[in-house]
Amino acid sequence: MQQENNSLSQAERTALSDKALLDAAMDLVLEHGPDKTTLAMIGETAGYSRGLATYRFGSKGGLFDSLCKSISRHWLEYLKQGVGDKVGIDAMCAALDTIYKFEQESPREARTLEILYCGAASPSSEFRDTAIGIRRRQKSDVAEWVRQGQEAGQVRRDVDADEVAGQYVAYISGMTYLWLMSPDSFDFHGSNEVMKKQLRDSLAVCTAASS
Amino acid sequence: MQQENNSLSQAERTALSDKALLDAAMDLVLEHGPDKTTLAMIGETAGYSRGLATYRFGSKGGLFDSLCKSISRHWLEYLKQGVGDKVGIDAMCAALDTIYKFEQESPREARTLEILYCGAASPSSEFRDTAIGIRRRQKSDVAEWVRQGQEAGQVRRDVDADEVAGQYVAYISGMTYLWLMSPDSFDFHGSNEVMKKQLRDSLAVCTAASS
DNA sequence: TAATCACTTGCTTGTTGACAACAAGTATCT
DNA sequence: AGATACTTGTTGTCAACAAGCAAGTGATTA
Repeated sequence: MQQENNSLSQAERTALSDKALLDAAMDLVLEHGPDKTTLAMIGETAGYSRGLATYRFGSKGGLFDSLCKSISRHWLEYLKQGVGDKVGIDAMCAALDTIYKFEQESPREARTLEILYCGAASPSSEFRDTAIGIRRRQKSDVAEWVRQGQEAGQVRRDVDADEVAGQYVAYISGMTYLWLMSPDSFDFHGSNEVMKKQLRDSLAVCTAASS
Repeated sequence: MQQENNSLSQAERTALSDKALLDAAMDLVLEHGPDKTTLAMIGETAGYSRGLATYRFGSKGGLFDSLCKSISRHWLEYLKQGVGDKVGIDAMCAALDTIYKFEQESPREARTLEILYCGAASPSSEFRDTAIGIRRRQKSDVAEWVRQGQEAGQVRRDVDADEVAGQYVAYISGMTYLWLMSPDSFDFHGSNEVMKKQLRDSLAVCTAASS
């Protein structure tokens, strides 16, 4: 419990090196991709030895799983704050705005997360289940928004909440994928605006089809 | 030009071994993922030596690029046949049906292609450009369908063809991704039916909003 | 037509350097 | 002194390359 000036507690040391390792891993993944990023590179870029990354995370897959979870935590926190207590169409639109904002404010995290999720498609991926779980949760959250929107009288009763959630999550997955593949030529913001308009058109109770 | 019974011309030999290699690669990718598939495994599974895959395709990335292009060719041919000379909403719906059919009839190819495309998200991917190009072409094809549908009086004039194409391609990308991640829990067919309904609702000229 | 010879091409085996993973050690905290 | 953060030594695997072998090819000659 008694610490000198520049000496840290064990817990602080691990927290520090953990953060440094994950941060270095993120940069390296962004530059070279997960395949061509080596554990030695990660350790040394973080200012430690070539062996620390393996020691701390057990394996390359373990490290990327931790990185994935770490960014996901941050992202889910950010999303929760962005959506607030909105429900129905408002929540779905707010989520789209929040995704865009997150990728503007934290492009490194957003991009890395996308890259890792794509890598999770491989049968060998150690964090396949992590990725699946997050998508599943995303979908059930959206379905819940729709149901609450229906109860609040904002969303049409005749739409199936799960169907809508499925379409919505598919759109988000595809949109982020396309953005990841060609960030320059894909109009993220415009695409989201179109989507928001479409959500209102197809889900809102009052279909007074004007304009 | 003169060949004996069981001896093959050089061209035939390469064609044969090429096919065997790509086929073996497909099986191995499906089972272990691209990362844990080794070039030696591919060569030996195909019935040749451990070195052939490297010799023929230059590198691991080169092999997967070839595999990607090979399946893509097949898929695009299949798609063209499925869509025929339809345009507008009909073409878009037919394309959705064709995707579903392709994945029912050729699950190995479909799955492998998806896995490879996801891997292309990595900055180190050697066939990143291949994947980007195909998506881009997909999008411009769809935009063309929409424009032709507008000229034919089937699609509303006030929708932007490029915007619609963007949404459509995003949906397809996301849907195939979700299907790849959890083939069992994702209702591919149902999702497509919903999408087709939505396409008609939002694009058809006569919005007589009945039923 | 048939035999031979120079050359090309398909394929295999030998080797090297890089890397993940593990084991055994050192330094720092408690 | 014991535990914990971290480093260094080592091994087996793999991609990539290089050198070699064997089978195919086409031209020349008789």
